[in-house]
Amino acid sequence: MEKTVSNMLPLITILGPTATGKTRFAAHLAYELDGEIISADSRQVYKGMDIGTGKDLSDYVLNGRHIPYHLIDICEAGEKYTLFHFQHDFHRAYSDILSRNKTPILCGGTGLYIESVLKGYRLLDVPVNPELRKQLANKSQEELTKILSSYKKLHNITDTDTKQRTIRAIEIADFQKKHDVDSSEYLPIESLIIGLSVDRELRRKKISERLKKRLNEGMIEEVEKLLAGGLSADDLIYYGLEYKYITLYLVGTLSYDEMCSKLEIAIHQFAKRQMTWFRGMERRGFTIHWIDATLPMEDKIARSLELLQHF
RNA sequence: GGUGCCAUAGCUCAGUCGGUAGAGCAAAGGACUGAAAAUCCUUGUGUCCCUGGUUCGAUUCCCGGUGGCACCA
Repeated sequence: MEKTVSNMLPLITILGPTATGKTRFAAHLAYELDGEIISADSRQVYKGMDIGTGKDLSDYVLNGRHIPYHLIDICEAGEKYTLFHFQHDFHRAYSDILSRNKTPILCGGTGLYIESVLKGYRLLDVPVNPELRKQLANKSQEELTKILSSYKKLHNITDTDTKQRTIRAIEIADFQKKHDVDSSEYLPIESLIIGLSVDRELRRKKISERLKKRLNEGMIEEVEKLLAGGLSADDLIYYGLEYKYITLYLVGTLSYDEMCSKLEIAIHQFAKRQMTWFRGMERRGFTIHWIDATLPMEDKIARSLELLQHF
């Protein structure tokens, strides 16, 4: 298991809610600093999910130069990709970039992913235990919660949200107990954190406009293609937001108008949840340097370089 | 033009046998270390359309207006 020790080399983190122009900004900053981008986006990892996840791959080309990016299009739609995978993949990309003396820039909107690497969450490589899963399959949520609490003190509310989560938590706890783990351990990483912010009303406006644009640019066809390619409606619905609501429309559960209005609301709510996470990070001790996303690019870059100097 | 129905939260509506009101959705805040674009928790929101009358007291009953909907002409 690779270990990364770094307190000297700077990692730049760019975060912010959806529709604040993180990608474009990160690419410009990478251009200035001879950097490479590591995406922290739980949905952009999937191939074929492009418009709905806002990959904007053309943003990575500046003046004919291709800014290298990592952790985008790294698995098939429908595959399981989790926090554990991300932590792993991040560290591989991170050491790779450092070894080539480039500046790593972590950029994305998945707060949990970002925090997991900055803080160095300790997650174990726990394989699936089919026998255990079979044993637990028919238990009720209450029984599962009870079993889990026999392994450890419950502290994660989300562990007992659904049976699936609880079963996985038991699987992990069981593995931990039996293997007396020497954990794969990642150290916390010092990072300059830059947040892109947009005032709430403007953010809503931008989200609404962007949604219309994407619908006109073939986002529905993209989902149709995924369905035709064999992805189940349930999987797509689980991916949330555009994939969820457009699937519900294609399957006939929602009319086109219902789909549009519900999706728009869901994206607004998502942006709000992202902000809740980032504020939470600040409460937990991270310093986020907020930059107004509506400033001209040169100003945002200048401000960032200034922050970097004092870091 | 006539008749009937309706007017209450940002929206859709419920309700008060007369003592100034409540659901859903939206919104706001929050939680969240193994699917996180997921999942979950908390919290408001008010000239109860306007004028007058009856009444100790009217959003509630009555008269009249205004606006909307339906039917008839």
